[in-house]
Parts: sequence; C-alpha cells; structure tokens
Amino acid sequence: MKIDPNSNADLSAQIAKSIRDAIISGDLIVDQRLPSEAELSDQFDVSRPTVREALKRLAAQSLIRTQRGATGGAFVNKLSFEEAYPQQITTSTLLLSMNAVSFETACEARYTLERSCAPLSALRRTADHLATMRAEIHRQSQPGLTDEAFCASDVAFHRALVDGAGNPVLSYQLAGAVEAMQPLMNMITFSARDRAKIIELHTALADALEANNAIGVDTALAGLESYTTNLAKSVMEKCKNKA
Amino acid sequence: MKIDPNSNADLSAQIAKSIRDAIISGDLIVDQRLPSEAELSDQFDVSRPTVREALKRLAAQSLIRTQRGATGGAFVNKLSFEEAYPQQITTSTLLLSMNAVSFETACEARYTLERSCAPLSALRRTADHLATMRAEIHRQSQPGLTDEAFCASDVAFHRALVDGAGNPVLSYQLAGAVEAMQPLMNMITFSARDRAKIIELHTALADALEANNAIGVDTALAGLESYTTNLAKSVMEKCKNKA
DNA sequence: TGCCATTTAAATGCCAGACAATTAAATAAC
DNA sequence: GTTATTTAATTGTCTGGCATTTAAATGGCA
Repeated sequence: MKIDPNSNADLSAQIAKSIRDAIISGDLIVDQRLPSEAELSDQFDVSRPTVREALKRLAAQSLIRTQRGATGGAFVNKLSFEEAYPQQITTSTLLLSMNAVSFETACEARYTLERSCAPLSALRRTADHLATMRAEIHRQSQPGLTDEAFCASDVAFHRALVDGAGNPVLSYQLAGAVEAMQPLMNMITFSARDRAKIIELHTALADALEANNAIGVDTALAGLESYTTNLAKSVMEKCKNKA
Repeated sequence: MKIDPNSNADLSAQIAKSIRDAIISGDLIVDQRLPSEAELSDQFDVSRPTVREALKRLAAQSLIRTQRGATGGAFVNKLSFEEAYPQQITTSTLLLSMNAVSFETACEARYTLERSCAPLSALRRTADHLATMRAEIHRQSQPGLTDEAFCASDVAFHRALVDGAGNPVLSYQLAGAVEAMQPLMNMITFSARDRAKIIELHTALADALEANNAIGVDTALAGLESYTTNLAKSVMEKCKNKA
C-alpha cells in the first residue's frame, strides 16, 4: 500500500479511505485484525500519529474497534443496527437543524415513511409490539407527565409501530425519521398541544393494529399528520402575530 | 471544559463527544471557528495529538472542516444532504453485508420505502425528472451495455423517481435503501436477468408518472418487486441444485 | 503433574517538542 | 497606489519516549 504525499487530502484521510475501501470491498472481513499501528506506519510510510488519526476516523464511523494489551489491536467491527441507530439519528437531526428544512417537509417525510410501514405492521405485529404501544398510551395519559417524557413516550410508541413490520432494515431507516423529528415536535409541544386528542388517535391506531386493519392504521396516521401540521400552522401564526 | 482521565473511554473520544454535543445542542453554530488545537489542548488539559485525534473523529462525521494557514482552524461544518448521502449509503451497504440480511428483507424494505414516495412523485414530478427517467430507460435498452452500467442506470432511474417527490428528507432516506441494494442486485443481474422485462416495467412506471397516475406508479413498482423477488428465488434454487 | 504467582512482551494510549507547509495580513519597496 | 516581501498564526507531520493494559510465557511450589 502506498499513499500520495502530494495529494490535497490529509495523509490520515487517505489512509482511512484506503482501509475503509478494503472493508467495504471485503478485502478485510469482520473481526479481522488490522496490522499494528507500527506496522501500518511502515506499510504506508508515515508516522504513527498519522496512522492513529486515520484509525480514529474509522473508529468514529464504527468501522473498527480497538483493544489494548498483548493480543490487542484494531479489528474490523461488525456494524450492527443498534450501533448504526444513534449515528443515523444524529445525522438526521443535524440535517434538519442546519438546512432550514420546513416543518411541513420534515413532517411529510416522517409520516410518508411511517405510513409505508403500516400494512406490514398490521400484518405482522406481535402481541409484544401491541403491549408496548398500549403501555405507552397509558403513560401518556398520566397527568403529571412532563413534556419531555411525553415526547419520549410518543417516540417509543411510534417505534413500536415501525418495529411491528418485522423488518430491521425498515426500522433502521425509520429511526432517523421518527427520532429526528422529536426536537421539532418539542417546539410545538410546549404550546397548547392537546394530549387527549393525540392519545385518542394513538388508541385508534393501536386498535386498528390489533384488528390487523391496515386501512385503519393508515387512517389514524393520516389523522395524526394533519393534526400535527395544523397545530404547527397555528403556532406559526401566533409567532407572527407576536412579532 | 474538563475531561475525566479515569473514564473507560479514550480521551480523544471524550473530547470529540464534548464538542459534538456542543454542536448538536447549538452551543457551537455553523461556520463558527473552534479554538485552535493549542488552545483546545490547554482547555482540555491534554496534548495536541490527542486533540487532533478528537478533531479527526469529528471530521470523519463531517461535523467540522479544517483550514490551514493564518486564519485557519476547525470550523463547524454545515452538514448538507449531498455530504450525508455517501455516508448513508456506505453505512446501509455495510449493514446489509455484515448482518446476514436476507435478500427478501432488503428488497421488501427498499420497495416499501420507494412505493411510499409514489403518490407524492406522481403529484409533483417535474418534466426534468421525467426526462431523466426516459433517458435512463433509453440507455438501458442499448444492446452493448455492461451489467454494471445497467445497474447504475437502474439506480439513477429510481433516484429520479424518488427525487420527483420533491422532498429532500425523503430523498436522503431513500438514497441508502436504493443504492445499498445495488450490490445485492448485482448478484442477480449476472444471471439471466431479463432486461426487456425490466425496461417494460420502467416504461409503464414512467408513463404512469407522466399521467400523474399514482396508482399506476404503485402497480408498476409492485410488479418490479415481485419480479425481482421471484428472480432471486429462482437464482437461489439454481445455487442449491448445483451444490 | 498441576496450579498459582510472577515476569515478560506486545500493543495501544498519551505526551513533549520540533519542524514543514500553508495562508492571510502586515509591511516595505517602488 | 500597487506590488513584492516579510511575518505570524495555524494545521500537518515526524521523532522519540513513557505509561497502561493484557495475554501469554515462565517459574516456583505442592
């Protein structure tokens, strides 16, 4: 392996890319041990700190993990859905907050994706998923619940719905959409959000899911979407009137 | 800012987390300059190489960018959809290849998500999107096309469909699903995939989209899904018979 | 032999200090 | 006033070293 020292990119970025490509192409397989930092610095003809910077880049993407000690080193990490969730959520959250995405656009994307899971979830949801949703509905109806806790419960409810589809790839993709919306929803929640109305729609949703009624689930989700967007509109109006 | 030297985590990981949290919470805003590496090593009471490792972690996530020179430094990066695409695709690809996700599961997720865009795309697609799709169909019917080029064109076709929904959040989420499937599709393509059949379905899809016919788009996508899954099944059968 | 304590070696984690390369601003020359 | 030069700040990289962790090798002892 050789690196072009005259490239524009940092040496550590080039080395990271080289190793990353090897992982993606399958040249390096899961749990395989990379050469030690000293060996890598020999192979790439750079110093050890530079190699370390490259490895940290890969670690930040969960592509490798490192162990200290005699048999330690850097190992190709088996990227799991659980590990990928938080990254997906962080990225989605930042994308929304940094790109002036309108609430409507974000909301539309979120419910479009979620509604696509409805038929599968109506077909496959287990008793477990249903129980989770009922439990969250019950929590949401507790009077002393803080706004933050209500939002968190809301997210848990919708994740159970998505997980009900029994497709981990779908769950992963939806995690970003559902969880990244939470900060945006918080802006609304602190106004006069009507919990009773939400709980009513959640209950209708759970009932339809229990009856394996795909159309009913879709209707309930559509109701939630329109309620949310209307609420957002009225909040925007109030903001304008104040200013 | 202070860091716990007795924590299990690496110092560079702790520092990266501290800065990352500041970005997510809004304490650090887009284009804001971070303190210089020397200043950071003072503030966190660690050496410069350790600070650099932390910064490289953040750079790997596109959270910061660095500039050399007199007025240089590390700046909070405005994470764009264009930048997030490749990361999303890489992660999705690795998740599929490392987690023994069945072709059926991946395929189901992909078409479920894509079909959810169909109504919006039928409503909003521009002439531009249609033109792209027609052009890709034309390319797909060229006789000399390699399998790789056919796959790439296929992906471009479907991305135009998704982009037609006019929702960047949706496009971003779908990028992973559509593009990560390409490697899996390649496995099938090299067998006796019937390009004429695919082109026929693509044409039906484009026609329906041109007529703003949401149901027609959905039907065509459903046809593609069933064709693909059936093809995969027969390929699997052949593999079994050989063994 | 078999078990436990100790030593050893390999690897990562971290640091200090230095120099190179780059870049914009300040300065000087014309 | 414009251009060339110098300067200072900052990141990029290297050398060399020490600390820490960990598993395996070694040795002592019953």
